[in-house]
Amino acid sequence: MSIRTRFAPSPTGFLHIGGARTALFSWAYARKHGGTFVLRIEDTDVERSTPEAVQAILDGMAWLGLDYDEGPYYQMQRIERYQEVIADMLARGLAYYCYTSPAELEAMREAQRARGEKPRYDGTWRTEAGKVLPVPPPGVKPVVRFKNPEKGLVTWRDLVKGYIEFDNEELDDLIIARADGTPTYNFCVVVDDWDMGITQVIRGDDHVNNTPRQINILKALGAAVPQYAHLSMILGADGQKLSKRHGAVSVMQYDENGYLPEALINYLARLGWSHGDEEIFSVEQFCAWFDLDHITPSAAQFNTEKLNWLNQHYLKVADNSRLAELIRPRLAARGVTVTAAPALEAVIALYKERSVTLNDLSDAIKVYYTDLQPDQQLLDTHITAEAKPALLELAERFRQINWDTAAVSAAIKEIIAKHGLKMPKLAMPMRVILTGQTQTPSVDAVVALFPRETVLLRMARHLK
RNA sequence: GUCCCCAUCGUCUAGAGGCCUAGGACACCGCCCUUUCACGGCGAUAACACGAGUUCGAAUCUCGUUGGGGACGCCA
Repeated sequence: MSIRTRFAPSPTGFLHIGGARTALFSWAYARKHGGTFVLRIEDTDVERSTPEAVQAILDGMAWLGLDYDEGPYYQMQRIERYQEVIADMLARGLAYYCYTSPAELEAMREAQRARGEKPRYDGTWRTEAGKVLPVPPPGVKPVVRFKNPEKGLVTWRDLVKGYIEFDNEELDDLIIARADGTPTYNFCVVVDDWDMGITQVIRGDDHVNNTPRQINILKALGAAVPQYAHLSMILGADGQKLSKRHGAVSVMQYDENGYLPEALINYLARLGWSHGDEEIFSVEQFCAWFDLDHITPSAAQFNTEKLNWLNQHYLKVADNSRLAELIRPRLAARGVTVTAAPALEAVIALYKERSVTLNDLSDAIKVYYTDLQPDQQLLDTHITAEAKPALLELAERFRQINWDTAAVSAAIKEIIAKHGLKMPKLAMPMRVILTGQTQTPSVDAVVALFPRETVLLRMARHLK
């Protein structure tokens, strides 16, 4: 049987790190086995679902390069199918109407909690052979509940966590259709996974408790039970759970912050999964290696330092023209217009291996395309009395030479030799004059990258 | 409260009874390279939560303790 996995987010917010990793693992598993990856939008919570959130999830997946083979399916477009199954279950006695009101349920739970019991439905309206049901209260719209087995164990071999078992006595009769007739989550998931022929359900840890309920419904329906792989959660850098008001951000925020998608993918792949000592690998390599046997069952903390390290690596090996296209809008956002000279690719080539993010890189190179006013204190510190005559002479030399790194380098060496100076005595003031910074690449390369006129202009301005 | 899950360096992890005086990576620290910073190279510090048991032998198996997390919705 061919492999079919799915990613089934509810569109109530952006795609965050946890969701992205779940999607990545499901996607990679399908890719590895030449299977099918299905995208399904679980939008039955009409109150909280929004089209903007759907778009945000699609955008996030597209940025990461996670393409799907089927879908997106929308649960709200499958309501008829769910209702058909519910009618069938009602007819076959697998489900029943329940008239207990939300208020009564609340009171029931309260009382049970007070007694130290696990809150659960008491089965008042559960149909049983020979049992006489109460008279339905007039005017009350009933919900539909699934008749969960009362005895026995529900077990499965989780592909990540191993053997898990639940006693049916711990489970109650869950609501599968609300009073207004709309189906609920646990039921839709079951029908969808069944109809869509999902073979491996790869999802978050928080669904472990839903699994026995879903297996029971699947079995009642006579459907095949898929395999389950429950991924543990990703914690914030402080070890705390990620939430809206604590550390959870959209994957698109990483784009905005200057991270490359392949860096995030590599980082996420390595968070909770491993292949021996391998740390840096392409997404293709990941798909070839990926398996569910090497997923860690314990929760992992997100670590920005390691993401940074990976991003710097991918920046270093990235193609310069590709980086140029990514940098252009970032410079524009900084109010900088890229001119023909120097070529953006050339500037990027010189600076990329010293940057952690695209944003760092943009900040570092904008001095090539915009004028600047170096910090006066820096100028005073580095343009020393002994350096100044040498700098003036260097400017003269610059007028005469070929404008390339080798010639610039030779000119600088000639001048420092003549004035008996050490390299930094001249290199540092040049750095400050041209870039306003004391930390730059090799000074000859930095100088030669600027148009000669710009160099002479900036030197003249501070050497009067 | 009840049920379920989890537990190796600060962090991500390797490890599926002897290969482990526990390996790799990030971070941190030191040294080298050097025209500053970075890159790169080399090196150091650093962990099997605790207690029983099984076994000739346990990070690996079992039980318990502790700690952490999750679930208990007409949310998903």
